[in-house]
Order: sequence, then structure tokens, then C-alpha cells
Amino acid sequence: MTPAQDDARRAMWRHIALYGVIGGLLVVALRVTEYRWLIIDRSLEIYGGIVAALFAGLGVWLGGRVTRKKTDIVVKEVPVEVPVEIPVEVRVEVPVTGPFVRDDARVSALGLTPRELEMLEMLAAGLSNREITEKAFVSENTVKTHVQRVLDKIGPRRRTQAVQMAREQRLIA
Amino acid sequence: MTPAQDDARRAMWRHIALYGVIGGLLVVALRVTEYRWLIIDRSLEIYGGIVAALFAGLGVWLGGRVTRKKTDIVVKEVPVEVPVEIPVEVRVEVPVTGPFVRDDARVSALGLTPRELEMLEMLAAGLSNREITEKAFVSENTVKTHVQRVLDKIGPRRRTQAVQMAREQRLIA
DNA sequence: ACGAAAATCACCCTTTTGTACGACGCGAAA
DNA sequence: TTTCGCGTCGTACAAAAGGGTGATTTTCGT
Repeated sequence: MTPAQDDARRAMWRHIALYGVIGGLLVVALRVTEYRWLIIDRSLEIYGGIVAALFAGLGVWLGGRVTRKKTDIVVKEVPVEVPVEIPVEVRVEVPVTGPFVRDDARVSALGLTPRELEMLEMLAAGLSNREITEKAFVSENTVKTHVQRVLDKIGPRRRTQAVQMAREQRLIA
Repeated sequence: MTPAQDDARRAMWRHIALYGVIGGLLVVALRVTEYRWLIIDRSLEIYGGIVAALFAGLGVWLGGRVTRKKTDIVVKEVPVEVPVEIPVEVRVEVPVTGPFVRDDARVSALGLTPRELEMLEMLAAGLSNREITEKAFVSENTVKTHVQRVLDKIGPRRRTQAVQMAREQRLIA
């Protein structure tokens, strides 16, 4: 019996014990409420439902707990044999999903102006208002106004979500 | 609504339907057996136990199904003999719209934990810290901590840019 | 059983964003 | 010519996010 197995066994028993305790408490609670609330009619269905729901939830939790280890695949990094020097960073470019086609119908439906589309693209690039200011040669207030209008037209109240929604609607790449 | 989300939704409803049907059958079965076997004494405990056990099992199964990792594909780094010349830029053509494959090597290189990866995905979905709080069942402070670590590890100082960079590095879809 | 890593939470402070106003100039269309 | 869309800019306040530090609890591998 290795310590690890020992630990696992203990954990298992903890689970079982917890399980039993909860079950016992539940049954007791049901017995008590039976006399307190006098719920007689359809009691079996009601109790069954309650028990089922609670234990199903517990089962989900337990299931996630016990099956987690197996599904979590650990990736070990194997040292790479390097005969010569390798550039510090090797980036693999992966062209995705062909050329992007903007949904112009959607754009005009939303009433997005060209300038606002620009702002949207810079939002998607993760630029701050200040950075957009520098790229667009306008004041920060102007940027805020444009961004605000984009948010109003697309819907959400946060730029992150605006970017996500804009991507889904094919407004930006 | 992407097809994938659609699929997930359909699967969820199938689960719920199955769940309900099993529950109904179980209750009916119990009602029948009640008259057949005339088990009256301690019947509540017995029925409770049966229902609990069955639904706990179902819960485990459901939990495993729901929380199962969608991508079982793991990218492993293997020892390779590197030829003398290393092109600075390597272009790899990939068939369009292939399933997303997380660059696990990159993930572990950055030292991103599973929880942090979750947060990253929710960031990409455009959720605010408060919304993440509700989805992850943790306090807002915890969310901020996780997000902060993600930012520290990936690099930028804004969540919008973190999402963009994470996409480029194939950390998220 | 122990230590390391991960996850959780709190506090405080600064910076960035979001919201709500109003205002001005310009060019095209009515 | 007047109106209107668009781009520009401002102020002021509210809300959210970023940043640093420290602490406790869970989890997990050995």
C-alpha cells in the first residue's frame, strides 16, 4: 500500500461518508417535514423529485471530481535536440478560413459608418482608446465618441463583447 | 449562434428530456411496486435510497458527459532532429475550417493553469469580471486575480489585447 | 504525510472605459 | 437654403478594469 493509494482510498471514503451523511440528513429532514407540513398527497413524487434533484446534483459534482484526473491530460515538454542555434522565437503562421468577406448588408443595417468600422477594427486589435488616438490622429474624446456609437449600434456595453459580436456578425475579420 | 453551440444546446435538451423520462418512469415503478410488494415499513428510506442511488449514478454519468473536455486532441512536443538550415518563417497550409486545436505546448510554456484558461475563454466571449463571477461561482476578487495572472503571463495590459494575442497563439478558439 | 502548486479572497489604489450631456464645421441632399 | 449625416471635440461623472500585496484554503504529486 503506497501512500498515494492510501490517500486515494481515504479520499474515496471521505466521499462515501459525505454521501451517506447527506443521504441520512435528507431522509430525516423528509420525515420531519412530513409531520410538520402534513404533505401527504403526492408525497412520493415530491420527495422523489427532491431526492433525485439533490443527488443528481451531488452526482454531477462527484462525477466531475473523480473523472477530472483522467481527462486532464498533462503535456510534458520534451527537450528538443538542437544541433545548431535556433532563433529564440519560431512562429508558425496559419492562414485561416480563406479570405474574410465583410457582411456589408449587416454593416449598413446597423448603420455603421466607415469611421466607426475603423474604430471597431482597432478595438478588435486590442488597442486602448489612447492608442487609437495616436493611430487615427484625433483626440481621445473623439475616439470615445466613435467607440460609444459603435457600442450603441452593435448592442453591448463593453468593447470586449462588441469585438466578439462583431466577429460573429462578420463585421470584422 | 454557431453550429457548435447549437449542437451543444440540442444535446443539453436531450439530456434534460432523458432525465425527466427516467424520473417519471422511476416514480411510476415505485408506485407499482408499492402495491405489489407491500413494502410499507421504512418504505421512505428504501425508496429514498433507491432514488438517490439511481440518480446519483445518472448524475455521475451526466456530469462526466457535460464536463468532458471537448478537445481530446493533445499536441505533444517530440524530440526532433533539426536540419542545418532553419527558415525564419515557416508557412504551413492547413485545410480550411479545421477543428480548433489548442497549442498545449504554448499553454504550458506560458504556464497557464486550467482555471486561467477558463478565464481566458470567458474574456474572449466578452464577459465582464462580474459576469465571470456569476459563471464561475467565485468572488469578483478571485476573478480579477485570475485575469491579472493571465495578463501577466500573456503580456499585454488590457483584456482586449490579451484576447487578440491568445487567438493568434492558438490558446483559444 | 508533506510540500508545491493552484485556487480562493481581501484591500487599496490608479488607470481606463463607459455614459450622458452639449457643441461646432462641413458637405451632400432635400 | 435649410436640413441632416458625419466627423470632430469638450466636460463631468460613474463604472469597470488594471496593478500590487498578502493571506488562507484546496488540491495533488511524491
